[in-house]
Amino acid sequence: MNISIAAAKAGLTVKTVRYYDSIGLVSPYQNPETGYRDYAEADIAKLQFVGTARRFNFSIGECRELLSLYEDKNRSSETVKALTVQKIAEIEDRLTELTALRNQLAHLAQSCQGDHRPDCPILDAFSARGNVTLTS
Amino acid sequence: MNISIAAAKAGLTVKTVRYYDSIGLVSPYQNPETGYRDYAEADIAKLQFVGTARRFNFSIGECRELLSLYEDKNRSSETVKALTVQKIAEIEDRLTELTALRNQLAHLAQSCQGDHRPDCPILDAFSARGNVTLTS
DNA sequence: ATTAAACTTTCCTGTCAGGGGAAGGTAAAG
DNA sequence: CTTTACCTTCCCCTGACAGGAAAGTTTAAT
Repeated sequence: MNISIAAAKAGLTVKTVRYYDSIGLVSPYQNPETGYRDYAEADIAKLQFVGTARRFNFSIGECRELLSLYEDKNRSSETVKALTVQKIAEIEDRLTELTALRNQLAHLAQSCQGDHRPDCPILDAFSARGNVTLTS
Repeated sequence: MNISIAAAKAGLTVKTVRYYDSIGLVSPYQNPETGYRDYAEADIAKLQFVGTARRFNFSIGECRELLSLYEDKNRSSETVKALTVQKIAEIEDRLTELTALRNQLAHLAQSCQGDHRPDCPILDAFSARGNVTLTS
């Protein structure tokens, strides 16, 4: 199966699929005469697996790890779960951070008139020194 | 003031400060004999301003825009507010996305025993074709 | 059978926001 | 005077691809 079909089936772009081959993540058979990649069904499954893991915010390195676990019929589930739990913690940290960020920005936006006057509490807040004169 | 002191005062790394000069964001006086950058107080204020805006998830391009507004004494606050409101919307989109992500991962982790057996619902979900979506 | 379109390949550059480190110049302290 | 601690520019590296050029291959239409 040609790369564009494989990419479409996996819900990825051709560029991405080719990239995954280039880094040795999902490497299909490649016709030595034409150079064309030929994706088998097992390759499609791997691409979909990686695509899903990527959508779950797993990095390429983590995808590589998950993929090797996925392919290892004798693996235990504890490694996978540990990776997942750690990823959940990372996401929650990011959630906390982003929530604080949004609240502070919302507060600033609320206190800003948004009119034609030069007075702007947002810029004031960004400037740690308040009314410093900037003559560059 | 030398770059390391300026960076420390602004809470940035030397590399970052030098980078901001290289892209013309905050460019201090540079001694033509020694090549040493000499940061004035006004430059420090700009660096702090940019540092804060970056922490508020504004891109370098947006920082550049905000900085010009910050330096423009005749600017109106509406542009700044519009930029901020847009940034808030972006952050909220990201929050929604990440929350859905965490919930799905948490659900998977909960259904995984995490023991030595090869059965793992997380990998099963990743390899399931077409039934894993990230709709918020 | 020829040609044109549609696909494919590799290779190179660019993104964003810097980090790491080498080679070499400068300044301050002992 | 020498050592040490700065500073400079330069180039490559990151993650995870995207864009595009040049060239080869396959397919469809004429």
